[in-house]
Amino acid sequence: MITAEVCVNVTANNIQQNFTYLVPDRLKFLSAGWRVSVPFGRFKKIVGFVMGVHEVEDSMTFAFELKEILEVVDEESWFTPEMMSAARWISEFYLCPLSQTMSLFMPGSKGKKISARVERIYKLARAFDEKNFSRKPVQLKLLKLLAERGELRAIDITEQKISSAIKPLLDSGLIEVEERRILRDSYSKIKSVPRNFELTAEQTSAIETVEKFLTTRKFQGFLLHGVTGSGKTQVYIELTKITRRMGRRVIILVPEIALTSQIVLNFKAYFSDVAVLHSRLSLAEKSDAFHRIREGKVGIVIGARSALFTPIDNVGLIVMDEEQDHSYKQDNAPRYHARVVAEQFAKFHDSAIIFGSATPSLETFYRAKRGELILLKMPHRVLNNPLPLVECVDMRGELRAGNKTVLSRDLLELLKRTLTENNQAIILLNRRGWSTVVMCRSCGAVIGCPDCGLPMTYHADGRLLCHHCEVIGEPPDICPSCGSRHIKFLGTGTEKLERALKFYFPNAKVLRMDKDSTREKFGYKKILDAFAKHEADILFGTQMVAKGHDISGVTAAGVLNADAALNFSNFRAAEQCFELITQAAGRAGRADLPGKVIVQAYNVNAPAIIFGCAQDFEKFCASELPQRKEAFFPPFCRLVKLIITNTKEEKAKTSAKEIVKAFRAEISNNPAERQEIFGPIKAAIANLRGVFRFAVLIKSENLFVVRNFLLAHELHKRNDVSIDIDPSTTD
DNA sequence: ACTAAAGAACTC
DNA sequence: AGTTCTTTAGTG
Repeated sequence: MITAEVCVNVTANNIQQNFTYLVPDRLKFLSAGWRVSVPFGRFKKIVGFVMGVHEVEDSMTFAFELKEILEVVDEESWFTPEMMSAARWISEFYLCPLSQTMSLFMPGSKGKKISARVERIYKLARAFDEKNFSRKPVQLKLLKLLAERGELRAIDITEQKISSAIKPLLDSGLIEVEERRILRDSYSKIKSVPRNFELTAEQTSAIETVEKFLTTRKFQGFLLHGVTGSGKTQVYIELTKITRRMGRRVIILVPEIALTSQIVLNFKAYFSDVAVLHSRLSLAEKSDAFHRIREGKVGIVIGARSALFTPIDNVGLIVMDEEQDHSYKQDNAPRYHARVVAEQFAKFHDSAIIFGSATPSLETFYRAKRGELILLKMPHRVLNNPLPLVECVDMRGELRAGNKTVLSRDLLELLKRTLTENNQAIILLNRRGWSTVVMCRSCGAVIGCPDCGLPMTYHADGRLLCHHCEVIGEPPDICPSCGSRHIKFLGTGTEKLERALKFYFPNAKVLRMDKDSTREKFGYKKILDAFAKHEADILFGTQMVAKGHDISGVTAAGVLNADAALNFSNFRAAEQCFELITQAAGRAGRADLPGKVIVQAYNVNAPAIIFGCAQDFEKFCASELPQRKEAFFPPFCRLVKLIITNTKEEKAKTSAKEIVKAFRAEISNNPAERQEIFGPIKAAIANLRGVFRFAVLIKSENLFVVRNFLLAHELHKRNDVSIDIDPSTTD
């Protein structure tokens, strides 16, 4: 008889083993990689993944009763061996159930069968004699059309109003029909042509360095550190050409969905076999992209982090653009970091991986400094374009001078000048909504989200919104804790900035770009296209205005509240602040027009602000790295965050304390490496829908020691503990 | 002695 | 996750 090892698709940490099922005769073609439905416990049926099949003696007995596999989900094996070994690796590294990581490789992840849409294509089966159809003009018309075009889709025939001819011609065997799968691709309409340019010496040198390693077909990592406007995308394109010429495939990763359009546009000028993948595609589009990749019709996959999880094989190059971006970290289970996973994939495929950025993460930069990655530098812009002039305005000084508005006098002046010269400006304010805080003036209480407790944001449409869990509420008339009527709306979001801009520049056209104004699928692109066509003078909004686009008319940029991040107790605050300024500055003055940037801040002496305005990444690192070392934070340690949950606050806290105690006992046995454990503290989201949450943070020089501890105590099997390796926040 | 509730164990 | 089996707490 044949048995199968099945990974059941049930999301629970305590199920971390495969289950053995009997393969019925009618399914004896099954092999590893198939998706099947199986009976499980009391359920009628659930989806499972065949991890392996075995031929065993009929006399073989088991300690449990074998159940039979019920049916297959797809017509073919879903998971390639590469997908399965990658899923295994992620599951082992991040200590999460295999079913979760296998699910990463499925569009929709529910294991639901996706009906492939097909269309009927008609073709001539053999030559015909016109004479025979003198009395059948409709049939003749169809035959002539087929002779002319080679083949016709059913819709084309209907359009010509000659569909009545199909049946008789099919019956007489003169034409034949074929069912072809319709591939849906909302990016198929994007067409572009190569621009005329010459590669700079820096670009050429970067390309040559990588090419040397590409031809060895061995794993190698690179950090491409190029200032904004240095032409990193063209480097990716040239290296993609080389890789494709070698007959190998390429994966291009961008941090968020909004950035795919721009890079797809750039790539489509050179390549036609591009597939786009990200989570906002419809299920049908995703499954069609999978289909094209599986068939080998795709040489280049572009997309957000989910673009890693396709049936692609023979990969020669992986590019991760804006590698420092936090969107690469998945915040819910499986909590993988695409940077780590992509590098592992590159090792599996013996391929090169390039991390690109103008402001690399300190982790990656430090690795390059130590020689783990090859550093490629492009410190100059293409065409000798100068970097913009960045000036910092002390907002405390503005207050003292009596300016209580959002915009400093310098920025107002710059905007005025930009508009009279008929140029464009970009303003960045990293908070959406109207007021960022709703507070009671009498008792100081801040209105928090009923689900997670984080402060809620007031929006211009009159709603109170939690930006974390999207809970909608109404602003109270009286304070819920003291009953006072002194409710104040404080802090500035993009909506309030919109009013200020319209007040100061009533004749200018302004465009707001944030999560609220880009809700629809291509909303982001619409706004950017309109701005690129100079249908608006000022583009303002959250971080997304500062990313990945290249608009030639922009000569001015402003960053409001540049140091806001510094006020949070986040060890990456300085890095994020520096990044924000650099990204904004990168948008100004790209073509022949020099750019000017105004950075508004309160804490103007912070190194992140000073070096950010000087656009000096190396100096910023020289100032920040020693501080990280002193405080024992990455890149000098690895972090592991545990969140312990329980409906009873005391219980959550005690079990968290037990874990801390157990770990302390462990490290006293192993003093060779530096390990520290902190907490438990109340998590940033202290209570989520009635469940209390406590955070424990482990810092370690050796991740494997921590992993062994977690495994030995079976914390990965506990449903009340979530493990986050390399978390993006510490609480 | 009994029941309700909370906890642990199990699912091939 | 969802179900069942086991242990514990609560009660007159």
